[in-house]
Amino acid sequence: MAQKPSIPKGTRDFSPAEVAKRNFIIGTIKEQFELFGFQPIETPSFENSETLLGKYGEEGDRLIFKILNSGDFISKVDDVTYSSKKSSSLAPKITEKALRYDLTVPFARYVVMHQNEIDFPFKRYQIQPVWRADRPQKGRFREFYQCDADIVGANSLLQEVELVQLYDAVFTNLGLEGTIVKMNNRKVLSGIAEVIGAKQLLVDFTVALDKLDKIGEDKVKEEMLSKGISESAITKAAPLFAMAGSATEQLEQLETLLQDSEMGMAGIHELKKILTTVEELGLKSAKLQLDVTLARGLNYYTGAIFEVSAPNGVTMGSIGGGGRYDDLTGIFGLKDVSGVGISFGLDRIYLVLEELNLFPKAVDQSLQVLCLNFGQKEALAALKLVSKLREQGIKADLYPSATKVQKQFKYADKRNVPFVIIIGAEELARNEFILKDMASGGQKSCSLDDNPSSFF
RNA sequence: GUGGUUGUAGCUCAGUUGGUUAGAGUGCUUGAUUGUGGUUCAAGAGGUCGCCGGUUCGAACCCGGUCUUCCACCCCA
Repeated sequence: MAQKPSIPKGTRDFSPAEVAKRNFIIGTIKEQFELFGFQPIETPSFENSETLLGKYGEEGDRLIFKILNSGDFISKVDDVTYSSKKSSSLAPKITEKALRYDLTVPFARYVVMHQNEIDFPFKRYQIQPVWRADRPQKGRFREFYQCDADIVGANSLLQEVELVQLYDAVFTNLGLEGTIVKMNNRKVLSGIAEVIGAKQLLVDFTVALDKLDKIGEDKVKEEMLSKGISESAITKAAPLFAMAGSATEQLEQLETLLQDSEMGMAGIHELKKILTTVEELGLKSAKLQLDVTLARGLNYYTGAIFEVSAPNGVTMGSIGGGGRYDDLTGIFGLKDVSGVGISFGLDRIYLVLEELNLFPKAVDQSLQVLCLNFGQKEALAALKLVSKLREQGIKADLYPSATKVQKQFKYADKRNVPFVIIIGAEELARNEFILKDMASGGQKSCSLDDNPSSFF
């Protein structure tokens, strides 16, 4: 019996129009990546589980899609593990592979494996799908694309500056103006935790602080208390909740708070350097903002952290993120290689462009001219014309059968074809064709001998 | 992973305290118009009411399970 087909939770099919729009975004990103000197690589869809596990924190591990071993995998499990019925101990023994969760960790693995072939500093970009066993929501899928650009083997803060410019260039070229690149520094967060005496609870502290503009000061303090951060520590952190003014003013307030923390001051210094350099160079459409509450969850970041929000008025999670990680390759045995990178969330950018109606009008135009078919003889002449047009890079096609003209016009209309060419018996006799502009409805006769592309 | 929400024609949605052949708009096909689309008019096709089970003489409607959607957490692109 035929069953109704379906696709798994959090996955999608893409229609021709959707693919065209996605390609527009990918093309723009790729173009800018290459203009900035990044080189493309690709890595497998799945990695060995041990490569991925433990890199994204406990929460991340839970969201990694694990791939069941092949063969008679259950018989190879020892009786104790098998009868314990604990997924956490059984899973590693029957799932030795897992779908990649992001592009950064596989990249770190790539760098370590190919360290002898790579010319450092290495600037690579990668545009591939990733998978997360998350519960889907709007702008949140189980299969989605990331577009990453990373630089490894360079400590200079100019890399951070360049990545901010890259964000600006991509979003400007996509026509998405007013994006906000929020920046913070992991060292500043560590410094704060140190100064207030909550060094051990850094992660809990930053996760709570991150929610400030979402749930408000009182709720954040409540959460901090419940995580075991003392009342006095929270009081010491009070200036954070009242942070205001320009970036320079905020940095001054931070300096007072962090004057006793070497690490904190180092973070401030980095932020200053990046901010002033970006200011000097200028941005086209994006805004770079300092946000001390920004605390990206991934624990491999060590320096600057970035997150990009859509322009005001669009409700969408971050459409990009990144930061510096000083020791990601260390996990795989390559020490002292600093990396910094950013990621673009293709699927979310798509939703934002769609919501703001920013896709170019012709982006999904799959055909520029359709020749109508009036029978064998006329069609042959039309095919000759179509070939000429195609040679000149014009997307042209001939309607395959000589059905009713009305039907052929309707097809052209539905395909959103801007021009229709008519070559019937009369036109053929006069060695002409009629070019009709579908939007205006106007039409004119042209000679079949002339260069057809001159009519568009 | 926790709590909630949604599912009826290709699409957007109605649907009476459970009662014969489940509706609308839009889209689709055909004709008015045998060489002119987007407007109009007429006719027609299209649905195992997400899926499985239960209650009932009888279920789109009530109950249970399951899948899916979206939302809030969690986390994140």
